[in-house]
Amino acid sequence: MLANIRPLFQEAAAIREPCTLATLFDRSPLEHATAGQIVFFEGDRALHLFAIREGNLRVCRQLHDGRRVITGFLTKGDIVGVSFKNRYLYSAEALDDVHFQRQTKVAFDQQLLARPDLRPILLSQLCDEVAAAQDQMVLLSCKSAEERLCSFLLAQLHKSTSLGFARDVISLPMTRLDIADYLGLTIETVSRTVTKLAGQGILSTGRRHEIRVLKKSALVLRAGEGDADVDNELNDTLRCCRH
Amino acid sequence: MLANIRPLFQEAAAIREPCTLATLFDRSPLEHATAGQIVFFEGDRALHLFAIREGNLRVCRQLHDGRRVITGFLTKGDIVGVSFKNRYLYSAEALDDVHFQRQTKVAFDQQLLARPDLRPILLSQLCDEVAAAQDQMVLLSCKSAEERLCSFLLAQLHKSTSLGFARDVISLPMTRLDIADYLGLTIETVSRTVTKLAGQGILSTGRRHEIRVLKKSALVLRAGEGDADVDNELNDTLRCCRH
DNA sequence: CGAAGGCTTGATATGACTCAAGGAAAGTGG
DNA sequence: CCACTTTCCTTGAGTCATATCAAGCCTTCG
Repeated sequence: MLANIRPLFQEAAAIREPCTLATLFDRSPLEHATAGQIVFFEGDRALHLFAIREGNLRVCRQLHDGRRVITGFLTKGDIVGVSFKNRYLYSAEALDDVHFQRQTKVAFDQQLLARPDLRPILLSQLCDEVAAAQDQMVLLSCKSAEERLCSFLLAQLHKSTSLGFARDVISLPMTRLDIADYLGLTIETVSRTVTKLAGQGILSTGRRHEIRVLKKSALVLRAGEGDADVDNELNDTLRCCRH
Repeated sequence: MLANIRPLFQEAAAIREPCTLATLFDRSPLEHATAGQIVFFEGDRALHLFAIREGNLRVCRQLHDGRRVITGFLTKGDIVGVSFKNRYLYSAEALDDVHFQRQTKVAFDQQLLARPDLRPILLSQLCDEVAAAQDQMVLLSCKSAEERLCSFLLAQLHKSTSLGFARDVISLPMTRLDIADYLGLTIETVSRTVTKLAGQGILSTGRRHEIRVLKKSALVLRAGEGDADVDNELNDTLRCCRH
């Protein structure tokens, strides 16, 4: 129905992001959410997928009695809502000013049919999600508060640098409570642990949403995994599987 | 190379499991592992996928210092090793006598190309895996020992009945230590909690690898989720997405 | 029958939680 | 620009759930 403008967009997409699922959202209008706004609720009918263009989201699940778990944080470039259930299993809430595009599942699927080159990317992204979830299970199952925090800060440091922050700056768009709910700790424990690491000269805590790393090696050591993982698990993605 | 016998197997497959990924393994020879044997190690080159035909496996990850996490249990019908990394991120170990078939990733992918009808099944299975991992994150993040155990027992009860056990019998092919490592508890806590629930007339503990449920409703209550989930989240899988 | 592995039970320790209060930022309205 | 309010964060004191340590029992199997 929009066939006449399609080629234009495809061309533009081909230039900007030749190999991302996000390209499939290029024709959708840009929407906006401010801090605290909820993009979709756990339990809502899952009709859309969302591509984040700017800003940060938290992905939450609630236990009936109010306990909350944050299962992940999302940024620019990420896609939310991929699922085969017909209701969302989690809520997505804006941490700050978020710009995103949406698309119906049906349209997404149709576009995907037209772009078989994107299929392995979807699969690989799902696999990454499984891998991340398993890492988090390890963290929650058997790491101490300090190990959890250090693991989190390292992951966040990695994200921050790849988003263009200075190499020793961790951007923390979320609050301490969000961090606590992500790490399975209380806000007090998070705060105390940060303070302790700062006291040991490993971190320096300037403004609220930023932490500077002074001794990355110490952080790695305390994360408790021989965190070389991150470097070793070369993302040979897409090498062997082409569906 | 085995082209001559293919039709035979395909026919058999069509009768037995017309719509499962496991069909793709039908031409592979049946292999066998006994309790404790390891099918593949975390860190090994990930060359194969495995379809379980009989028996049970545990899926483990180790922290460098020996702490162990079990991220899941697998049975008859399940497939292990789907991933886009070129090394396994976890080990798979036999809990009892296991019969399985293997297949190279490459062959699996090729067969999948020939069977586009199986693609959405793969996707849906990955989505289920993500969902299960998130449930586990909720469990590990904020449930008490009792809630964890009750959730686990209910899930296991569900599995057991769908495998043909009596409606009130939970089959537990794993040891208490496995359960502990799965739930992020110690073996002592698992044992104490089972004993307590038995003392309250909710369970009855006969032989080692079997628990009988006397009051399922009490179990649901103590699992701490209004566990209606299992029934509500209708698996409308495959309705809207057909890649 | 003896050994080994798996499970239970008890006593004690401890890491993280809870409760409580105060301080620092950020936003609001005059 | 400054008081005011609110939200977020930090710090301290005390408690509790679960871990740890230790011992004994029950099964299974050779």
